[in-house]
Amino acid sequence: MGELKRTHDCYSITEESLETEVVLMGWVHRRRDHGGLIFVDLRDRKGITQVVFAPEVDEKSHQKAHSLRSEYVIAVRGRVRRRPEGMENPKIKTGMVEVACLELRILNTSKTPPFPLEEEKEVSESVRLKYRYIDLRKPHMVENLTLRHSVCQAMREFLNQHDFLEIETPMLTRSTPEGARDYLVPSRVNPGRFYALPQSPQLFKQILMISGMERYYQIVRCFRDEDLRADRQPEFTQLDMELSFVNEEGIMDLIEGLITHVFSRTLGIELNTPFPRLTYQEAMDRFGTDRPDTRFGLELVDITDIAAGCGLKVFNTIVEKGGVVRAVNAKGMADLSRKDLDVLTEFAQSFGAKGLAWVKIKEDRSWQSPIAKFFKPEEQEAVMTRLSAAPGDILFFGADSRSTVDRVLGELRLELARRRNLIPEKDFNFVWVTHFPLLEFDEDEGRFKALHHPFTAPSREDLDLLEEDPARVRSRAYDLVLNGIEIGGGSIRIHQEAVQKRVFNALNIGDEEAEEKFGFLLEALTLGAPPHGGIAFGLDRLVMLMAGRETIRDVIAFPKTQKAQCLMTRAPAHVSMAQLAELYLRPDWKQEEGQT
RNA sequence: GGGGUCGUAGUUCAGUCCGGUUAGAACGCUGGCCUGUCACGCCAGAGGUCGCGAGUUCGAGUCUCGUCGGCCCCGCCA
Repeated sequence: MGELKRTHDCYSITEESLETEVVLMGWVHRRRDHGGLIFVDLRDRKGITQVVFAPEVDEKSHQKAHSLRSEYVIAVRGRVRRRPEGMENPKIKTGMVEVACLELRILNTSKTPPFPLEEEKEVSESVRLKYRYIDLRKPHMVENLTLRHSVCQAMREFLNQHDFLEIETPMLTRSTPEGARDYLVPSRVNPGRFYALPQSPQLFKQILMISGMERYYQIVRCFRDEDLRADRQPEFTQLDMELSFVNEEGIMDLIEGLITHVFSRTLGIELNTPFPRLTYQEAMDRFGTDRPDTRFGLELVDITDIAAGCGLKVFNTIVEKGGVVRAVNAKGMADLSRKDLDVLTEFAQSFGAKGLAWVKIKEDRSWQSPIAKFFKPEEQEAVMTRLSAAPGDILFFGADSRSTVDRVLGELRLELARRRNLIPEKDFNFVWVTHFPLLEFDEDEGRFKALHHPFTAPSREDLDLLEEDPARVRSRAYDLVLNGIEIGGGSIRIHQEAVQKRVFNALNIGDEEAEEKFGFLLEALTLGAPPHGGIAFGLDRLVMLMAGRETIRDVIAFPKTQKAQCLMTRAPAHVSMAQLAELYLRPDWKQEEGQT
């Protein structure tokens, strides 16, 4: 770079800099070589500025500019000037001006990049991930990471103002029995023992409350060794928080303040508070899911009582066996073709439905449907009344166990909305879901498992059901849902040893096992534990939604593929036998190529 | 663990259903011309292990089997 010192970035060159001399450094985004005159779009993290190489301004740099290619790294000293009349480019912020080059330095050359750095051009994700450093040069990727940074800053700003301490918790910790699979790390100095990477700092933040820290937060990496999805990575980032001396209301108020601050600071969007609240029961009844997308209607309606008496055997049998019949009114969608209905049926089946019954409402309110004849006129009328059905509507029925019907109709509702573009893309609809069940019965393991985690406090009024009817105990947990995606979850925690022991019992964790795995927590609860609660936000998901992306990979600098591999570094990789031996690990898989 | 989908030039894709000449297009790339472009333009050119392996066939990008990989989903994710 010699004595050249960068004076501006490629975004901040404006008419205020006219006739001044500036030094820009960045990458050659595009070159338009007219022979006698060469234009280069110079790109840096902030933006793009057009540089003109003209022989009458500087012969030498004009000569040199012929050799410039895409992604060369250059430094340009030049004079800012107004573009000639009619030659302005309103598409870029610096489009009124240009920099006439007086001196060009090529800081580094570049081979032709493996894919174009243009937003519109779709490039397969595997190529993007292999060359992630080039992918990240794309302006929209810079925007995503910049937004992520701003969101973190706004969070810190708000929490610092509200008297929170940012405290780090260990990455090497112990494996916990409940929950997801752990990533394990062998201990060299403790042969045969393993650390686990944290699935969340849950226990440490509760201990911090018992330590009297009162308000804690951390933007922290968490690890879960489970299969990946568009919104799930093996390592992800959480805004983790915990407070003492609060109840649900206190936390939800605080979080609404936090989210409002973040949206205002980063996107300039002013959200309305308080956010709507639904109980788990309401959410399941109306949307068939505990993370409802509330940007559109198409709510579920129960017609089990009507179906029980109708002439359709399948419905009767299901109801007799304790199942339910529920329905969705797809308003004005009776124009769906036979083929559409076949596709939707297949869709429903992929979520476990046996079939998908439907009814089109004709002009005279009569039914066009394979199942019409099984419903007496008064039953048809009753169904239509309950679903507010009108001519032109089509009703979809789900009949099965409650959980299957909820899943199928919940997904069908989303699919119908997507097909008919009923979802306002720019909206941010937050909703709190509260009063989750504390436990759910796991058929495979034949025991109750915690719906959130085993440290969630049961509702006071349900406490005595813990032993007699565990399934009916509600918890003091709350989830924050944004546009149908769970972005945060938390609860008031158990702060009394006796209650914690009762919950462990309900989970079939014996005293001995509880003592062995959570002894430190149980003991801490007897040594001055304040009432406390908290919440954790999926930062990746939140930023993804704010950036309008469809996968969290687009807001993570170096994400992994569905097979949990990093295509750039090629992790995970083989290690040497010597390295394994040092860790007292003896593999019993076949020695593969690459294993030394 | 399961279902779906894709894999052809540097990139994005067509060709595969129904096997048959030298595997095409666009963008990009290379060279030449061009003083107002901004998706610059014009002319010329280079560029392919059709993911990999086996099989069927006179003949395979195309059919069959296997395998590897990307993505989406179910299960799983306290």
